[in-house]
Amino acid sequence: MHRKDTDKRIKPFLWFTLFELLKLGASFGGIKISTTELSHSLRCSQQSASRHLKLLHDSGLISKSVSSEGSIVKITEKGLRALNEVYFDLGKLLEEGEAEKFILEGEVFSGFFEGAYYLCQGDYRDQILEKLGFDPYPGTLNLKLNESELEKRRRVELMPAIYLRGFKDEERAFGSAHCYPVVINEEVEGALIVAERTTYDLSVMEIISPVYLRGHFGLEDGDRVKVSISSPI
Amino acid sequence: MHRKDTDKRIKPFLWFTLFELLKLGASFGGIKISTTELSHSLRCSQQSASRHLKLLHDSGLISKSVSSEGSIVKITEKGLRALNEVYFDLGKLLEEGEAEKFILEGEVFSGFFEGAYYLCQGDYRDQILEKLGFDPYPGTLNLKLNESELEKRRRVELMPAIYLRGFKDEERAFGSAHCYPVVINEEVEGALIVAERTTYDLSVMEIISPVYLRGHFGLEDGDRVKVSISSPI
DNA sequence: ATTACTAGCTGTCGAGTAA
DNA sequence: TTTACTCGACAGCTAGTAA
Repeated sequence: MHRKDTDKRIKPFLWFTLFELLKLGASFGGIKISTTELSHSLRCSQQSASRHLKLLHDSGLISKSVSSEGSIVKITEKGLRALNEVYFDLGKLLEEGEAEKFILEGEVFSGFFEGAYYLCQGDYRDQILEKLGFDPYPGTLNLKLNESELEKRRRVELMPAIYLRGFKDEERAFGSAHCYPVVINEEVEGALIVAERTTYDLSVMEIISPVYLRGHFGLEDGDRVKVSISSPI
Repeated sequence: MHRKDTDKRIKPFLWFTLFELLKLGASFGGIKISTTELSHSLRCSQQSASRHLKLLHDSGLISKSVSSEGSIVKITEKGLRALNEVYFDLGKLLEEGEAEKFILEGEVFSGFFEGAYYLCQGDYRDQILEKLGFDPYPGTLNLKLNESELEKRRRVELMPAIYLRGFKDEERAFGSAHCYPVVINEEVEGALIVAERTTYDLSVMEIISPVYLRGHFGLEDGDRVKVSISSPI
């Protein structure tokens, strides 16, 4: 276990006690609270509340002065920082996830995926019908992503995918692929399909769908298309 | 102990594991992660990571599918609510009146920070170049905040800061400092620099920038200057 | 009334290891 | 490689009680 002394994290149960103190108003001038009252808020024993306060004090996260009629507790600068840090991270992660979810925007360009015909004729077609639930139009819509979308595109690769196994007919063999259900322009269902090559260009996305997307949306090269990706789980 | 079955709270250590999963990107479509990888993020054993995932799953906070090459983990709706609840409460409590975000307005006054010369000559200069990305003009712009701005100023202290370590030359030692990237008068980039003293006057802000700000804006003592503070994250 | 100690219980941890 | 079990060790818990 590689444990650095430099990154001593606050223990979860202490962080939550600190959070509870914040809720009780210990941020500004401090509050007068007995360990019994605190124990009710925390749903624990009076003894645990007392110990938590002591541990928080020892870590410099609160200041306190005790008397026979209760304690006065105030969250210190360091304590507020510990709370704020979590708030910051949560904000980044929750807010972003909420707003843009997994929407990628790309530019239509003329495709070169020579497998389009086979994709929708051969064994692939049956697999797509079975695993994605639609009969694919025999062709893919090709989208080019710009630099700023690539990070999100990379994260898509981490999502669990639906696997399409390869096959071969009498002429040649076709590799396997994986795909992700998507919604195109917030309207038409389809899938992002990624051929299983050893290397491939992440900035290109190939989309299949039961409908002819260029026709349906009247798309021409250079038009921008939104693709919302969801997980099959 | 009066413990109602109705308010089973999520255990702190599980909440933090869920939080870690969020950081790792398990919110949108799920991530593929092994318990060993997760244990490194959590700084705990592989066994604990495995147990945590199981407990989170049993509580309905995540969905997971395991295979012999890792787990696919996705935070559920319920899990996101558990995270969001904390975020919401923290927001209410930490953001008391954050209408104007982090724009502080101060009045120019003649400085007294004798370290200005060293700040931009010694080891500090290299650190600023590296960590803030500009070569500082050798001098600081000093701003005095009025009473009404002080609460906001205090909140700035809670933001994650860039750390500048202290150094010493043959004559004397200079303490460390922390700083925050800012934009001055919505135009020029710079940084708020706060010396690491045991006590200091929060109503005074020292601003550094690649340009001579008094010259650039034609500032004289008493003029008002806007400073927009952002987080380095 | 308080806080907080000691003692003993319970639950979490991690090494070893099976599948 | 994985995940996840058992089990000994100990951290964190509560009850009792002192100050």
